[in-house]
Amino acid sequence: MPVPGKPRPKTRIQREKQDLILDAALNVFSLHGFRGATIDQIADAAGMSKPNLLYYFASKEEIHRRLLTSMLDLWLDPLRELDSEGDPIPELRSYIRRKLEMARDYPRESRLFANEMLQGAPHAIDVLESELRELVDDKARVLLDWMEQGKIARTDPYHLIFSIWATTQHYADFDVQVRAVLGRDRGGEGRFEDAARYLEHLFMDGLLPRG
Amino acid sequence: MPVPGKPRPKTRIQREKQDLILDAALNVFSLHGFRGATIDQIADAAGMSKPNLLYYFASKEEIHRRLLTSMLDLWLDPLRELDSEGDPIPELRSYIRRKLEMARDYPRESRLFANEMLQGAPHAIDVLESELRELVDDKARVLLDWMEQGKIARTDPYHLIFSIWATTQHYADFDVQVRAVLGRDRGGEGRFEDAARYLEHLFMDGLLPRG
DNA sequence: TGGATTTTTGACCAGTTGGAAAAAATGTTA
DNA sequence: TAACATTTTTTCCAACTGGTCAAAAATCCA
Repeated sequence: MPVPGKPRPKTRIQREKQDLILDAALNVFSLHGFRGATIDQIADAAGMSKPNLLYYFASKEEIHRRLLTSMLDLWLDPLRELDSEGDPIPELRSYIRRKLEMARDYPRESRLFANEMLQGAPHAIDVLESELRELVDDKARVLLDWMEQGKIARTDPYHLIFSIWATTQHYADFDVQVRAVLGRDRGGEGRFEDAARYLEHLFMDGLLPRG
Repeated sequence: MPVPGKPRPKTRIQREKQDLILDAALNVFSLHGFRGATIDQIADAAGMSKPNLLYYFASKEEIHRRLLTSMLDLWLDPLRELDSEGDPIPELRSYIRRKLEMARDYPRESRLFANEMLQGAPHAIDVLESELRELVDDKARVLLDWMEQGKIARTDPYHLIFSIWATTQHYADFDVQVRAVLGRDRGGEGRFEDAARYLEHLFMDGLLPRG
């Protein structure tokens, strides 16, 4: 009999099925948003019946909550790694690269987040106003330091961070548009390398003609 | 009796109510996406009953279609105005400014579009692959010309356009996040002016320290 | 004013939705 | 293998969904 305080350890099957469900749910939520997704769709995608799915998760909300929190963690890792002790330009450069790699390797997570933002972040507003805000405040201070030391150009550190988020996540969230515009020839996997090269140039040199 | 080929001219009430419905639908669709929005919600927001709403529009799809097409038109206007005959730097500068103003003045339209993109553009893929692609191809050629003339830095014109879209629309689509991070003091209306100043700097000067 | 037209409403419908209950099947272990 | 716990399926439900229809109400116009 499970004790309230100390939950019984999960069986192999429980772990496997929960992961299966979370993966399927990520597909569905990232495509349709919370309201647009249905438990039936998720259960189908996970290859099980709806009641069976509900044996592992109490509700649609719970699945979504689990996905959102673990995703937020993953999503903020690159910014956490921005090292105030490191060399400013290489630090920024690799932050941008890591964010772009996230967009390439975890597009579903990016879309899940984007969906949540579009809806006004009903399930994530608390995290945004506490953890995220504190993290960004912290890193903005680092950037300001670097600016004052003349290591990077003086500008608004918050909007700098926003612009890195925007330009990198664009390749996950607006993937259809990017592919449609680039067409079959230029829209292949190479588009991420092109994007990396371009963003490097944008953030490092700007667009004014050199010399 | 209305003739199939020549539809009877719309009455004042029809025009007014249709506009009212479209405005309400824009609120709901931009917040919940197509699947997540319900006719009841839209009817409520428009202050009328569901059957009454359906008297003016045949289906949920039709409302969405109307919104999407008129929005796409509005959305691409700034890019259309990019003038190959104009002065390159001021042209780019004012393109960025216009796009940012769109994000500020039409955030619902931006979110409607973002929702459609996140879902893989099921209703807009045709437009993306034809009209949008041709427009971007055209303007990319203009940018390339400017680059070859040494008027702007040599870089990937497509990704340049993407980065302008991404950075400006970010302030509409991720508005909650921007506000949460900036906090009550810096998150007011002034954030758009700060963003404008920052983006100007980013695109014109880049982030390398100026000798 | 009054008849024609347009607009609005209320009742309704079939399919879908999130979820509950309980029985049946399948492990697991002493 | 018997007792037990875990997992899966079947059946069911009330609320919600997009949409229809006929009748009532409001409006328009000669």
